[in-house]
Amino acid sequence: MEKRKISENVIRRLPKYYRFLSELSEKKIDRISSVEISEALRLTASQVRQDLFNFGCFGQRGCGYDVEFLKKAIAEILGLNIPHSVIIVGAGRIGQALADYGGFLKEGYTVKAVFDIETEHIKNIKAQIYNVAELENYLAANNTDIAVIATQKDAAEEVAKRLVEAGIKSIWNFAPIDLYFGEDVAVENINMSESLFSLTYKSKKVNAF
Amino acid sequence: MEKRKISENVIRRLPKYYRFLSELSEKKIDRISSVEISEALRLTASQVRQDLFNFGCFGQRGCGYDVEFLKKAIAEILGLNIPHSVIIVGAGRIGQALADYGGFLKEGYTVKAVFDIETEHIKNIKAQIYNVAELENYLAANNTDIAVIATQKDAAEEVAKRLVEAGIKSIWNFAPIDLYFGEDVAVENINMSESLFSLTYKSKKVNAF
DNA sequence: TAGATTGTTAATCGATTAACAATC
DNA sequence: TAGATTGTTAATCGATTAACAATC
Repeated sequence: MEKRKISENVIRRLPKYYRFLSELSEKKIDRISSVEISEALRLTASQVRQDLFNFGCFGQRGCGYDVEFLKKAIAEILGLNIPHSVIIVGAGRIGQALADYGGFLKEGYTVKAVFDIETEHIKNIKAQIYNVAELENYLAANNTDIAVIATQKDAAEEVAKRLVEAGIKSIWNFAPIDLYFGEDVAVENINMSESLFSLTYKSKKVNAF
Repeated sequence: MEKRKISENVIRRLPKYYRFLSELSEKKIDRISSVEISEALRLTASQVRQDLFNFGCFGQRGCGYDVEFLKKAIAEILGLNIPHSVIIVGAGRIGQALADYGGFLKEGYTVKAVFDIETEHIKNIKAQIYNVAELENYLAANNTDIAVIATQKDAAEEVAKRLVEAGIKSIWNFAPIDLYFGEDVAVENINMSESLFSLTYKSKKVNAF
């Protein structure tokens, strides 16, 4: 696809560009320079241009980038131009919050199903609700792009294995464990504990005046 | 405190060491080598030793690291050895999930208060519940180490400003905006959209076999 | 044409990796 | 003593930054 190897840092910045361009788009701003982008996102202009140049040429020399064009280009790079079907395993508060959140729907993600070991307590959710025992049956019958793990810590690893076994290639994991299934399965771990601990470390520095 | 400048990457790895050491501790394993740590966390042994060496000497040449000793040392580096009082602004599902989660309590974080614009709907929460109008009064009267922002996107920025104005030095932000208040306020942004977009990008690669 | 800003290469910097002396 | 593994310096690699020709 692209010539260069795209680093993790670049992959983390792409969504930031996308978010910023969406904001500009809402404000009806139609052109932006790498300097302006860099100032808004606290990067350098070189970095912005390098990042974009990894994927092609999206600007016009002398007059910057067209907001709508660049936004669309980055959406395509990220894969937001095509719809994504999502299932969620674990219907605790996190799972329910994700099932409900309209922000993802807007970008083409649809939560098709929610699984839990006990389905009685779940309410106010638009997606269909299944017992987790149905997971393999469901996945065999329904094309699924992304599986979210929002279970308790203890259940997460087994659920992950079942998902991968059933052919899932993208896992969004909210359980406090590091999932890894090699190069063939994309995993994003949102580890809240780790984030909180990092914050605690940083705040020590800040408070040590 | 420490001589060297600690990079963001190191700060992100420290909690991983801590988590792994906690697991070892539970399993009653009492010694570990940098090679074993590196294999478990998919790092290199050099990296592990370099990371730890940033903060001091915690091992014994020839026989690795004492698990309990190193765990305690990293806890101190992170700041987990002292208790932390936490407030949460926004009592939606995310805010409630955080208020409830026992995993943080175990590490010394106590959620003292939860704020929302409307407090009627909140139930099953141990912490005290306040109207967000009380935020400044509460903060003036109660020492607070960490403030969590779990509001809607629209409210997040204003809440953040009020928190900083009221003297908060650590913000854990779950709203989909990048908060930044300079060097004097520690901020950790958990941006779920960005994580989901990164996942989508990565899964494109994986699926393009 | 003159001014602005990208695309793109080269230089710099910092993080990772390698290596090995110190020492348990 | 011999084997193992850290602490620590040096080498390498990759990411960021700087620079500037291309061009709008």
